[in-house]
Amino acid sequence: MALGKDYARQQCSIARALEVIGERWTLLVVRDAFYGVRRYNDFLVHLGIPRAVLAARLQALVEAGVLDRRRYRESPPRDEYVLTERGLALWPVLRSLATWGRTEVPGAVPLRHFHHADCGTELGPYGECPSCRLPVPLADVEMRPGAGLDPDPDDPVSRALLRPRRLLVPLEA
Amino acid sequence: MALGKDYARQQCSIARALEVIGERWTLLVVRDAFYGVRRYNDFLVHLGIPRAVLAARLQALVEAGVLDRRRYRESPPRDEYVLTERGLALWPVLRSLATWGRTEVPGAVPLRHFHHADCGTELGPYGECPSCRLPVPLADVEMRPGAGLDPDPDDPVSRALLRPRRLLVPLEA
DNA sequence: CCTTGAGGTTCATTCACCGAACCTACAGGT
DNA sequence: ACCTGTAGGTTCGGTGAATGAACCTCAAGG
Repeated sequence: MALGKDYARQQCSIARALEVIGERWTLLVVRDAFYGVRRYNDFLVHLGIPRAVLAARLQALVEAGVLDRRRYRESPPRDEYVLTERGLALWPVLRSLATWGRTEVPGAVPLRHFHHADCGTELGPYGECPSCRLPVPLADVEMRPGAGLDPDPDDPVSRALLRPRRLLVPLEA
Repeated sequence: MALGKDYARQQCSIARALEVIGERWTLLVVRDAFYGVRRYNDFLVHLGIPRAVLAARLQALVEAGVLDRRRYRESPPRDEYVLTERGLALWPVLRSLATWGRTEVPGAVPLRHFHHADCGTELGPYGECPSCRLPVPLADVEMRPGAGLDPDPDDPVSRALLRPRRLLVPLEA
């Protein structure tokens, strides 16, 4: 959201949350992390975000404890960014935002659907499985492309995300 | 969030939602609307937002169909801003953000609690009433102040919001 | 030795946010 | 008739963040 991020006067949990994830691009970075994006360059091409902004956002998210930065290769040193427990707890926020964007923004075509991988049922309004009647753990959520998605995107990350995949599974796997 | 709001390249319901409510201050305006704030001046003193920004946000939210502007007095003409159906549908977003801000942002003290007005039970993680086992309609949600709230704030709007109140009930009522 | 790719940093420009001041219209008091 | 206060804005100059392009480093591959 938005920025210059001091909502200091606000006595409000929502304002506290927005200080961490309210800046422009931040929630889209987190969304990509749920989709399995982990590397700087993959975020870069998929989001079309300026490099400097991406570096700033990743650093801020690591400092806030939402992402964990970890070395996956020495020489040359390469790091990946993975959601922490605190980051995973943002799933309800993203899910409810996606629901609102799909149902309440005029002219929106369904772009991605979320299903219970075990039984294939599309998730209900609270992220539960309506047929199993249980909340679905994140690792059992499968993302499936919807009708509105560009079938032949330019960048390889978008192409990888065209196939049904479980959340959190790294892209290169 | 933050903005300059064109996430045009993003094929994503979340990005669509953020184009509407992702700018800085926007979600706090919507939050206040849920608390019963309806008038320009009440938003102004409660949020501490620059006047020009408030005017721009209110206008954008009206154009997006989130708020409805309606005349409540002629001469001098005075308008109030009320949530539409589309705006009310943002409640899950705000609730999940508040939950995350309270439980995952370090050092946060509970500031406001949400209860089922009929039975007094605090709402569960999905906005349901754990004892009645039913989703609670918005009009039956009661906001109660928590321990971390300043007991003697400066502005009259914050003072009015110190008392337990149902959501959506206008401040002056 | 040259090229490529990953992961950044630096820089100038643009744009949004900020706070303060100003404007209009009406109501009430003297 | 005049002053004051309130509601709801608009306008303005200054600041700081976002943007896109260019540049840098290290290592691997040919």
